[in-house]
Amino acid sequence: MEFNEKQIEILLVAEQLFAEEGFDGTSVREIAKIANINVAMISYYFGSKEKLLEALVLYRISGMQLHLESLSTEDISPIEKIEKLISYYIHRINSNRCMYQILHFELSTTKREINLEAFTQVKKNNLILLENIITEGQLQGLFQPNINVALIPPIIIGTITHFHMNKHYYVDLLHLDSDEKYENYIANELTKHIQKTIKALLIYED
Amino acid sequence: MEFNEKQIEILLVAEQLFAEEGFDGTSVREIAKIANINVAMISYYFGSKEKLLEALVLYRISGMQLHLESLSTEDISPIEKIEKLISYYIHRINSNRCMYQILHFELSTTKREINLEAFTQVKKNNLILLENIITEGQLQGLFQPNINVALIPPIIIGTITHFHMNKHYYVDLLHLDSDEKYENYIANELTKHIQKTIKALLIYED
DNA sequence: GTTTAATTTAAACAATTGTTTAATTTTGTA
DNA sequence: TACAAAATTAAACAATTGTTTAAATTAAAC
Repeated sequence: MEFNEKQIEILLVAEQLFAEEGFDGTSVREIAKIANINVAMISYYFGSKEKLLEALVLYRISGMQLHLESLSTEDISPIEKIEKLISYYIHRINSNRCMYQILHFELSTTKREINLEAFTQVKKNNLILLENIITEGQLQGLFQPNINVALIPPIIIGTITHFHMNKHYYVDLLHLDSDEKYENYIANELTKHIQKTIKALLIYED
Repeated sequence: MEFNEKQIEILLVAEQLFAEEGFDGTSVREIAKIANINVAMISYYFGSKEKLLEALVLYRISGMQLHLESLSTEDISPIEKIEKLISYYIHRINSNRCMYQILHFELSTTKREINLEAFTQVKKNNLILLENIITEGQLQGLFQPNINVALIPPIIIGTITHFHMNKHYYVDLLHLDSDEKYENYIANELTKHIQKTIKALLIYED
């Protein structure tokens, strides 16, 4: 599926609004106004508001796949691979912040039934990547054998998204009184914290 | 603020619907129908739909405070205290699942400005409880000194909520083909996983 | 038992919703 | 230039939204 410039402009405006005010909290007229187009254009290009959402998800989902095929063959230790994977993972979540926000709501609402099969596939692929690295570490005797790999991504994604969702609270608590400080905190402290946590879990003897 | 039986009935119906379909995705007529009352009763009792949400948050927020004052004085090791705290924490999140769902959206939407000061206060109190236990463990030389305590609740809450949000995915991935299995998995495997993770983080030498 | 207040109701209100229509303008092609 | 297709528009559509009204019913107080 390919979109022209005008369609992409609509998708980007819709993405921000859906993330900020929710799908049901956003009107097509609001989207049209900000995107500087006529309301009818949304139906004209996408068919309906709901199909616009579907198109948006499809448009973004491919960008959520981790492109780390090279990582498997790199000549670094499994620990370094885990560190690289996590920082890349976090960066990927951050740059898809709006879409994650939208998906989190859509995943748990019973209102709509948009097809999220592609999203599931991305998650499964990313999980295999993680499994491979951990198995490698286990074979080298670096990681513990009894690791529930499926529960590691929830730690990473969950922590990041929870941090974002409670931005106001953490900005206050950690004195991150500018957007720059907030972004830096995620890129440094929070990333290190998660890396350290996962490493600890992999190495820690129960 | 106290509510009569009828008001509480409305609050409970609203809570479930707000969680399932979002605030904007739920109409007052839908609430009224399920709660078996006339639409006008919502305005009559709460003033407006938005004030109903505020009342609901207020009604639930007190139940989110951890009641673990006794934990500090109990004669068990800091490690056991952490384990107890986490399982209690998870149980608390689980029994307030709907409210967490609602809050997560309300915290990040720019649409409404409902007062969440009480929620912030609960989180701060819970954080102090955690800090005390960790300090105790550090004094006993059980825990590492360089722990970013503020980033531990995000791991716990984030992991649980992410698991809930992606219920479909994990039900499929982990073959949790009944509600009972799902609940048991959270109460056992997931809880142990999070306990293990936090313990590892506290003990792990960087 | 009468009066007052609280509760409950159906109907009406205006505003907003997503979508469609039919006319107009712009663009691309021969 | 002439024609056809695509893009864009304003207006209209019916449905739904949250809220209010004013009347009717119930409960409580004296």
